[in-house]
Amino acid sequence: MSETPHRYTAELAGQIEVAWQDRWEQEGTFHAPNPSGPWAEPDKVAEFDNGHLLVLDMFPYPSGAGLHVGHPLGYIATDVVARYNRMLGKNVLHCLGYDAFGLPAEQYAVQTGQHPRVTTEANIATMKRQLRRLGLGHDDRRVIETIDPEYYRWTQWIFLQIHNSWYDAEAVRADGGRGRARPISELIAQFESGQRAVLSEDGRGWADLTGPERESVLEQFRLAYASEAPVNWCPGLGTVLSNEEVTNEGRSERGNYPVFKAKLRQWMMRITAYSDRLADDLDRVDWPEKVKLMQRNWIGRSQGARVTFHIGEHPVEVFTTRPDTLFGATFMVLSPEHPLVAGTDGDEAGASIVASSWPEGTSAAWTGGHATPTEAVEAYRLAASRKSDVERQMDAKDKTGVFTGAYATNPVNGTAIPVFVADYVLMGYGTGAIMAVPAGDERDFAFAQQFGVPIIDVIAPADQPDWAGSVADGKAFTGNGVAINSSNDEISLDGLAVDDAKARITAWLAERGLGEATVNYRLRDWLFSRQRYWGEPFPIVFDEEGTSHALPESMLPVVLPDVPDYSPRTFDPDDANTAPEPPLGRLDDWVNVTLDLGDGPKQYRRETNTMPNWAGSCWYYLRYLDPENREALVDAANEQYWMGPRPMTVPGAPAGVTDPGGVDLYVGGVEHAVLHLLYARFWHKVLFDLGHVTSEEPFRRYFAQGYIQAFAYRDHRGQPVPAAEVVEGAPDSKGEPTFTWNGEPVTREYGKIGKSLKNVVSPDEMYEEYGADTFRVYEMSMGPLELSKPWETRAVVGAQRFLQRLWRNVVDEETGETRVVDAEVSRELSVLLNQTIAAVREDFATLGFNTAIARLIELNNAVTKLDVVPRSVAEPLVLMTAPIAPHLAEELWSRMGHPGTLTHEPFPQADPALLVEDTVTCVIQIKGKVRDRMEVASDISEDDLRELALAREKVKAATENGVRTVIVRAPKLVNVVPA
RNA sequence: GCCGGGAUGGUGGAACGGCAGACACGGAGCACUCAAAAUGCUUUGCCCGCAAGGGCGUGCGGGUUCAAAUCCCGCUCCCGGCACCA
Repeated sequence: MSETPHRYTAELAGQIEVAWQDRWEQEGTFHAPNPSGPWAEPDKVAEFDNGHLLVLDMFPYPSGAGLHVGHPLGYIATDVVARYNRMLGKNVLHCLGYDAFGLPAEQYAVQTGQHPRVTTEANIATMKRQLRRLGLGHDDRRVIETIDPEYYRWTQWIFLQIHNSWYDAEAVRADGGRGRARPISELIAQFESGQRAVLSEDGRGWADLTGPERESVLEQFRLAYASEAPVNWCPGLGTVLSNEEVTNEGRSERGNYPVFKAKLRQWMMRITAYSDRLADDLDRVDWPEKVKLMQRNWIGRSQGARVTFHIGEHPVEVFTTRPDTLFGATFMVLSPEHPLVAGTDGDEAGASIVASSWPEGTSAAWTGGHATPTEAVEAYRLAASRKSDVERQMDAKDKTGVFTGAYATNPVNGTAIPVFVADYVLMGYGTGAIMAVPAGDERDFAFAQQFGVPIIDVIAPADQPDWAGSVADGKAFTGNGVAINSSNDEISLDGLAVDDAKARITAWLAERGLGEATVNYRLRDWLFSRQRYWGEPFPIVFDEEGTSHALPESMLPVVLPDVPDYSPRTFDPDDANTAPEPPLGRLDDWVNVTLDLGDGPKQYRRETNTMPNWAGSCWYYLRYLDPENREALVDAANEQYWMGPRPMTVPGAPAGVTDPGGVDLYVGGVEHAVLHLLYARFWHKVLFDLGHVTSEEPFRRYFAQGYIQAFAYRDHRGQPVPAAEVVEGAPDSKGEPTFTWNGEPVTREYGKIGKSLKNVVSPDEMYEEYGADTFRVYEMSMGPLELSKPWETRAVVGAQRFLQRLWRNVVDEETGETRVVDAEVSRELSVLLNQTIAAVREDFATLGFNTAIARLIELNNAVTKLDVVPRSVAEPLVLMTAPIAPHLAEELWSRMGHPGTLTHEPFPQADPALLVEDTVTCVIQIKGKVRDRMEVASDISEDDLRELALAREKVKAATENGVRTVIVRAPKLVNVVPA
């Protein structure tokens, strides 16, 4: 029999942990009361005297592989924050649900025939078990799953809201800004009353349009609309991909199949209507600057002008950010996909500007060796379409292109400038056509040099009077300077600075109808259709004429039916001439329905595409607030309570910026910095505009956590070997560590935790070997939350030793008796305790868990050295440890005589009188180098300290030639500078 | 290429412009033990020295300052994001 039967071992930890988890569940310890709705408990809400807090993690996908030790990092961090804030007297809502639609389950279904729901639910069960064992203080009533029809009913409802609204850029918002979503019925009313004219081609008014014609007018306004858009069609997967799902190589991220551009009718989200607000409101949220910057870059707002050039009869619009350089435009470039050159191969031939023969004297370099411009452009377009994006990038330095044989007229000076087709101009940005100013743009400069096009300097550096010009320089001048060579009979920009020149020329162009100031965005509308099975069905049907109709709310949810085969029809990966056929399309009984949509029963066909994964994860945080509500996606009072704007300032924001509301703390990986966070912001703003929520932003504060990575090892063939079985050997001759597996030398690398690298460590192993509390302490002590850091199983023991010492300070290992007594505490220990309280509070508030744990360890180590353990130190120590190691803390708290949970015990407060020691060590520097130390009273005056320091032997010896100056920072430092 | 972030012992990491390396892992030694594990104690940046003590030290090179890991300038390397964005 062991001499220490009551030692805090992994086994004992496990018993304690499971017991407390059961008790928390039974008592509903972490249930957060709602002020309103189905769970209204206003009396309980009123009990919290220090406000409330909403803390969330990013929505997890329940992967089939279960969790590894990297996953819980953020969950533990938010749990610590949540538990800490409960002890501050706040009503804290912390919970977690499952983003359960998704491709892995569908692909598994394709392979095995297993219904994705079965796989997904099994995965959720595993993940729930693993998370429960971690002891997270989640409100377990609020676990939602996106695949639950009662959940996706509201996903579909939001889609209807978006579909049934339009963006009125002129409407005044509550905050005084302009532009908001409005119900489409208000637009229809405007058309009906004639307040807004219909822009029909034949001049007919709204009253004269047929139903389908009206719908096609409305589609141009709806925020969710069907569009015949160029999409990324991947025959190998049988589905259409969003731009983000296509690699730089022009292949599918999943499966690495070729991706082709095809035109398809797809549901789109008009996120571009919100470009300005999405960009501007970044000032109002407390997010990492780098994430704000990523979103700003993604939105890509740039101020500039649209200028109309003419190529013969054809007007061509170009977008430029530098209208001030218009006089330097010596050629024009159209993208290979531009409609004015796209016509050469068929249907739109009439629109082409490509000349039928080369003009007199065309340089051979411009023709690409072809007999006619038509041939040359056709060949170039074909070559460009075959180039992958990566090939285009590799060639980025060598500009390619061909002359179209056509000339455009520069509107400022009437000069005829040659028009080229070149793939460095992209159809997807601006207008797909540029005016090329080689003197002021590096790409245009490279092209001009290569093709021998004239280069005219129009901006000269203001601070270099003897500037020889861009050609002499060998590079374009892109800096700020002064306009030169820029005048015609009516206007001169010469001598103006860039900004003034821009304003002057833009005004001139506008007066003559040649152009106007405009803002361009990189952001494009969001492709929302997927040709997949495992997603939310659209609440949309098509009538016999093919016109789409939104279903009324009363028909929700549109339940996802079972299908015999889960895969979309796939094709020869290289066959571009194919079209998607989603799995739902095979269910004739489901697809063809008779419905009464207000004008009697009629035959309709259902939309067979499904929504993308983003749909369910765009709004889930709202459903957490009121998951049982059948009447609304969230009760208005609940939303306002948890997420509504508050009278507070936004950290780091410009003066006058107001809090937009939102989740108080949102933690998750930075890989979702752009898409998820942008899409969710967009949906939230639509819901705000339509009056469904009071918050203007979904996430008021976002924290980007780092990742836990791990070492992986490969044998001589490059095959990964199980990392857990690798043995570290003696360092080699260079001092680098060596590693072996089964006696064979292996090489080490550092990377993601995953099956493929055979370096997975699961939390289950940690519970088994150390217990959940130790695992929690280790993860939180590894380093700052925002940093990525390597997992090291052998270091976990440090966290275990800390908890064992804490246990031993409270519980006798041999008898199991409590060791804590009511004893006097030395002033020294009191000071340490109070300093620790102050430091831990500050660290918890700033998510500095690693330093908080270091402080707790120091205090605990000090207690370890005592013969008796005073209650007045042990209790606050246990309470402070509780957010990080909650089970151990609860157990010790109860053994110290407290029957209830410590969840809502007040967090210890520091006594300001006990924050300073009686004496401190003063450092004495001579010329900035530490040469001596002395103990002094902590309230010593500067003069006394100076005198004491100057009297020291070492100081006297160093200042034989006199003292130049003495810097005193009482009580900790004196710096003596000898003459 | 552009934008952003970083570089501190053998390792993860601490450090309002004021004692560099808190805390932890690992290493070394000691105690307890028949032994091992566990635990406790001591020690652990590098160099010289028996020691007292001294010198060097926060990626590299400069600067500001009484004082720089921290602020400024110029590099190197690493990580993240974007990428021919007009």
